[in-house]
Amino acid sequence: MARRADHSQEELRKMTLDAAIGIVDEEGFRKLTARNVARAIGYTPGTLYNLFANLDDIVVHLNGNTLDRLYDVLVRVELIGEAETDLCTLLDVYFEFLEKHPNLWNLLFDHKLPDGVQLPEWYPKKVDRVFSVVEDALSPMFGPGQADQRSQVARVLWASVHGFCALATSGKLIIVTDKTVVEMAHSLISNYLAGLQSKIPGNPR
Amino acid sequence: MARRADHSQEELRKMTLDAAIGIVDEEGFRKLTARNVARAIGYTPGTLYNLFANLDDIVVHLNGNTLDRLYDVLVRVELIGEAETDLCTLLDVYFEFLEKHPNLWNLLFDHKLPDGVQLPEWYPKKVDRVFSVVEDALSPMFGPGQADQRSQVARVLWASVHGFCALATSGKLIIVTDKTVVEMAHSLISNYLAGLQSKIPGNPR
DNA sequence: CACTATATTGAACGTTGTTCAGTTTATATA
DNA sequence: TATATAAACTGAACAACGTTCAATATAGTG
Repeated sequence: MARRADHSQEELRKMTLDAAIGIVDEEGFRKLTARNVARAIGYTPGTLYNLFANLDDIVVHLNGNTLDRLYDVLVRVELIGEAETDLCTLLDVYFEFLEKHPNLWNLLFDHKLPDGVQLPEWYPKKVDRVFSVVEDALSPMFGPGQADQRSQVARVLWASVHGFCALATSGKLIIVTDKTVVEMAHSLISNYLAGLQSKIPGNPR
Repeated sequence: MARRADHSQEELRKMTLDAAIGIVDEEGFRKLTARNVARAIGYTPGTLYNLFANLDDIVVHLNGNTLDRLYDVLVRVELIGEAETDLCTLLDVYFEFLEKHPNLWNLLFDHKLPDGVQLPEWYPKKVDRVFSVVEDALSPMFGPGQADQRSQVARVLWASVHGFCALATSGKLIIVTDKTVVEMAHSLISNYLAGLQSKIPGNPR
């Protein structure tokens, strides 16, 4: 019954993760079951529990991978040094990913660990890395001693865009105009930044 | 075995909904199971399926109730006719509800119907009613012929605030300053509106 | 060649949503 | 009042879920 060293522990982990990503990406989160993943890699459910703590653990790693991919596409954007333009470009790339992999994107925010279970320490770091790209794009608007403000604005702005994306993609935001979702998000960024600029420069509150 | 006319069909539906609301509110969505709800009203799971199509249907009605409650607290706010102030007041009330009933608020956005299943026609109407309060607060900024723009701004703004709340309450937004979530959301509203005003008044794009 | 360690299985457990034949009871009819 | 009809409700069952773990087959070691 038992096989041995068909694949190393590390190989199996990668196979499992790839299979899980494929299932979610193509068939949605509801199809991500232990038996489905196991079948996809040619093993039985029990084996998964030698590799990961449980299904939640698999999802956390899956989401980590999505964060990496998001970082990869965002960091490739060439910034021209003008905040509004650069943020809109980042948004476009972000949206492109979202529309190409809606299931992966949704899982990033839909998944919640059971009460008391903590995210691994590497997870927030991956989130920070994504935010850092936004912060870079915001740099022209802030002086060297304003790292905290810049960081705060990056988060407020990106969280806002997130809400926008979340409601729009789940169909919970009725659009009343003929503007596309991207156009409306652009206007959000534009207006928010204009508001920031119109106040005492370098002191966003 | 069978009882009859202990309660009317309509009474039973209300009892079921109340029980479901109580369970979600106090114990979280994960505890909302058919057997749990049935036990709470003193019936068996099978009875629930005489009253509702399935558990998803119960959740949709539960969320409809939450939308009603949100509308109730928002519509009670006395508007002074100054957009920024009024929107911030609405936000405060919204946040108050969110903090008092985090589980109900989360379910409003976490729950997604299976592929192909549509929301009932009364659901978007309840959403619209909530949005209408925000639109009312925005009225001072718009002329009579700008209903569409006003509606659009209300949605952009509220969706942004939503993203903010969503990430903040799920702990996915690392706060780097000592500002509270509410303060940061206030600043979001303030800056967005300032940006709107700074452009050609009455022509938000 | 025997022994040990470990990778893997497969069956099992408890729980889930959902269905439905069967049973009980209220009401209508005669 | 007796009987028939219709409806309410049950309870057992089904398939699928996450998860566990004793049993087992194999790879490596002495």
